[in-house]
Amino acid sequence: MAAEAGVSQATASRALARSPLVHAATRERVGRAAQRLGFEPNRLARSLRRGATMGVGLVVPDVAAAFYAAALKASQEVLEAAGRHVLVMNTDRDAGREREALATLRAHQVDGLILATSGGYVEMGIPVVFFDNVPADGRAPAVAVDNVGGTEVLVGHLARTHGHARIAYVGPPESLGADGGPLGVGHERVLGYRAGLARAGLALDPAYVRLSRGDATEATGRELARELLTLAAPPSAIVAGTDALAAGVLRGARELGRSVPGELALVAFDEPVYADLLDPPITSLDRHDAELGRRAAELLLERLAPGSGAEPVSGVLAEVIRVPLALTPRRSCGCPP
Amino acid sequence: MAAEAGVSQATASRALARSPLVHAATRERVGRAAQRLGFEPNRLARSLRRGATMGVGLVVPDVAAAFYAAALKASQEVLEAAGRHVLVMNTDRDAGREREALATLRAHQVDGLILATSGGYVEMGIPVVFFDNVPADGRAPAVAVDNVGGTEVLVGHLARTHGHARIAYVGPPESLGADGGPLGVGHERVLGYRAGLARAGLALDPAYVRLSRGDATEATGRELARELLTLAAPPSAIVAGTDALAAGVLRGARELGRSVPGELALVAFDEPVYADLLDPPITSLDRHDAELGRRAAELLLERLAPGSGAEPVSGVLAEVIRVPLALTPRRSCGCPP
DNA sequence: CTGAAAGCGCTTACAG
DNA sequence: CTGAAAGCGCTTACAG
Repeated sequence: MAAEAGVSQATASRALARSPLVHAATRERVGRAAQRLGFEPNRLARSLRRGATMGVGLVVPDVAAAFYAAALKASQEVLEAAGRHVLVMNTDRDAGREREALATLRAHQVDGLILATSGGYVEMGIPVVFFDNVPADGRAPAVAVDNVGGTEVLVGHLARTHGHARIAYVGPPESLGADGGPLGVGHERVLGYRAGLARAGLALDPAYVRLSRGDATEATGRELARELLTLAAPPSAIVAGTDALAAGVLRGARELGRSVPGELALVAFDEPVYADLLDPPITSLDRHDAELGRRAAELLLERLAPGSGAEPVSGVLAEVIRVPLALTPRRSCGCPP
Repeated sequence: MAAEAGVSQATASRALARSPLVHAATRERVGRAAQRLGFEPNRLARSLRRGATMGVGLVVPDVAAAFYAAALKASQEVLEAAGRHVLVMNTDRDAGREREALATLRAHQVDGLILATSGGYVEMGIPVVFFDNVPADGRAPAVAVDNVGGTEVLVGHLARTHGHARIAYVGPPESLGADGGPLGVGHERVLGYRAGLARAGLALDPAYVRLSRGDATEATGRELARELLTLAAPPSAIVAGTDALAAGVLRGARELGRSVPGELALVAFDEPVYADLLDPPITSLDRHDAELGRRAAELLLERLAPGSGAEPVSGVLAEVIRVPLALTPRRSCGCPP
């Protein structure tokens, strides 16, 4: 390529990098030569030389889940606009696989990390932004929805607007692994449920709290709903901690012939896909998948910017962004169409 | 690291690569040293030296769409099991952005490509597998669902099982760009619609064929449904070419007060999320997102295997895998619950 | 079985 | 403004 333009490799490199050091005419000539040959500098070589790849690792439990897919897309857009590329890794919600994913990412020399951890995070010496879950030790910045406040709103709506007193909760597992790491959404949503009950002056019945052991899938939601609905004193309303769980609860209720919202009111934390077309339409908190992804990317970009001491100052907690969530009432809670 | 183990860099490299050339004891020693230091060979350097990155580019219109997210995940699993990593690129269904994505991928020296093209594909001299769309010239292998057969089944079900004679079609755009490239799913599904009508002995009414201009979104489906339903002689049934379109059609019908399936039967090509929980449950072809992704990855792996002449033999068409689709009848077509 | 040396394709002080 | 040279961290003939 340099030969084609009749300059040294060094000059060609500088020309392509739009260095002001090279003569405008030379730059043009190199540009044309590159165009002619379809030349594109080898990023591997560049990265190896520079010691920075411009790559960012994105670690999620499951890219096929609507929430992570949407967040990934938003993150990617922000990152690519900043000239970076993204390496996505799935952990399948397994801490071990997360550790492997991080090792792979390190081997690829990514410059930074955005992760929705499944409990396998290990410090890698590069800037990291947590997303979805907030690390308990406050050592890294994080972006998450307001899990506590959101669940409280859900409980409050059932209690105050619809007068329910027997409100159960079906949610994702409380802890993300026993390593004292981030507690995450499962924990926070239970907290919100309790706070909601307390604020409504309702007592907490332990039998009304059902957390999934493993994955929070539709199958689990169905299972837990059946357990609740066959109790001697079944709940009159259920708060589902995720959209998949809500879908499962709906199936479970149908199988037992309980009409929703007639015999059982149902509200969900995340908005299910086609929430308004479901039978009945599901009352839920609005989704902010893309916003979470975008904000996480922006936060990482800040920390990646030269001169932004990526090392956390000891004693100072990293920034945590909490995205507030609003309720969209639909029919499943008992609200009119 | 080599120093830590007391061997040369060459020996360390060979030991880590499990070369039979190195003494078992040495291999052990190196292994322990690597462990101790948390050493992971730099993939950039390795790739630069070897001339192969083990990277695969995956180009899709939109990772946030359930179909592509699921396919991506399946492809990624297969590829990672084979020691490869994946670089995902979104094109937002724009041929120009697709070309940019391909340039980026080339700069990253990916070894191969899996792409659901938006019309911007340019030959890159590396093995490629098309997915979702089939290239018209048959020069590259491809994995796709049986668009023609599937749509035919949908029309046939409405005509034969339910006796509909006024069956309309709402589908994604017919062409993926005017560059004579792959015609893709939009084209094939219209073909299947026509074939289905012909086989059922029904005439084709051009007014009953509505293709979205740009994106096949819910909004478009709603729009096109309204156009159809306000015709002097509205259809009694609609075949939606995608799940998003079907959701839009359902909304459009509701807004106009037409009950589904009472006044309008509806079937969809792709199964909508929570299809069985919708009001009414939507009759559709089963999804094979993951299977498509998996098969595409396997096909690429074959072509990437050393010794598999990646160059197509001229005159010989590349392998095209067509995944057959089965119908799941639900209520929206008029079938009993 | 092991090591010294070359080289993958870039970028960037350094010298002119 | 331009070029020669070093070096990023590996792998792999080549020589022992």
